[in-house]
Amino acid sequence: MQSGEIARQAGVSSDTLRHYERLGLLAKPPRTGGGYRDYPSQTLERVRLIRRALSVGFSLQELQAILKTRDAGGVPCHRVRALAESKLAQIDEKVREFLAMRQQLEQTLKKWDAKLAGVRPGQQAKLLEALPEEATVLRGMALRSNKNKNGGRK
Amino acid sequence: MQSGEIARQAGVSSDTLRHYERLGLLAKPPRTGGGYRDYPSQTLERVRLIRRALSVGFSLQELQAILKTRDAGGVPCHRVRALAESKLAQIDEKVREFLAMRQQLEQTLKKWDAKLAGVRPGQQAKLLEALPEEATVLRGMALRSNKNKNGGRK
DNA sequence: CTTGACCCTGGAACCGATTCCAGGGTGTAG
DNA sequence: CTACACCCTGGAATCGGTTCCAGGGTCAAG
Repeated sequence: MQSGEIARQAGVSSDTLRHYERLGLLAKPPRTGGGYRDYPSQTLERVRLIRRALSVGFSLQELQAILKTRDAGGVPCHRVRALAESKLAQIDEKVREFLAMRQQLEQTLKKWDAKLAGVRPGQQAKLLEALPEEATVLRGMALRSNKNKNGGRK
Repeated sequence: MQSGEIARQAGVSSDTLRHYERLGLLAKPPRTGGGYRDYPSQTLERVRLIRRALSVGFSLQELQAILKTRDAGGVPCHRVRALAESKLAQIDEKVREFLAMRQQLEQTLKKWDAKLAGVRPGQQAKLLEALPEEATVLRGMALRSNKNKNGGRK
């Protein structure tokens, strides 16, 4: 199978495949006469495995270490389990942070609406001044959802 | 007040203040004879306002636009309100995504523990293979909490 | 005069996963 | 021979907020 084929089936771009290969997550596949990658069919499952692991919070770096151990015949299972457990805690932390943020924002919106009702049109309501205490700042935490950046195959 | 003073009081670094100035969130302050920034006292409140807005999900870019309008005497209030409302929706989306992730991971952990119990020590349990369907991937979404990167003043 | 604390500048590094780029080759159908 | 789709490379860009850097100046106390 050549790269585009794997990419399509796994729902990633072929750029991503090359990236995984660079990071050592995918073995370097044999090449055809023309220099094209000729992936063995198990690669598809491997890519899917990586995607699933990513989707529950593993990082490429972690997977790199784990898969390397495993490909060498090692037994990283307990390390994997421990890692997953810490992921769970981290997710909980994130959720807590977002909920705190949400709470602040919702309160703020209520306050603002009351305020806006009492301000003449064309006058500054100074909404931002009415923000509550600075809570935990989720630094560098983009809110925009980036799910469907590459949804369609093009 | 010079930069370190504002920084301390607002709980940010003076690098951050310069950064905000570069982005146009803070007006260029007058300088002392020696070239030091000499901030008017309102700047402190301005910085705090920015921090609060960040903490509920506004971006520096958005704040830049809003504050620019406002400083020019404009009335961005309704835009601000609408923006805040969309933030709320985005937060909800993020929470949903994280909870889905959490759910996946928790199920997975359970499955793994059952599996580990039945595998002889020293044998690969192939935990990663047992990951559930790839759900929504929170791409580029670091899990590590970065709250206290600069907690203490140094 | 020296020490030490503070400030200045603009540009680059950081995080992580992915994407994009230019400049070029391969393979196949018409 | 010409399109056209696909593949190759490695290095850089992206996102956002912050931090870090080198190389230099200011200012007060001792």
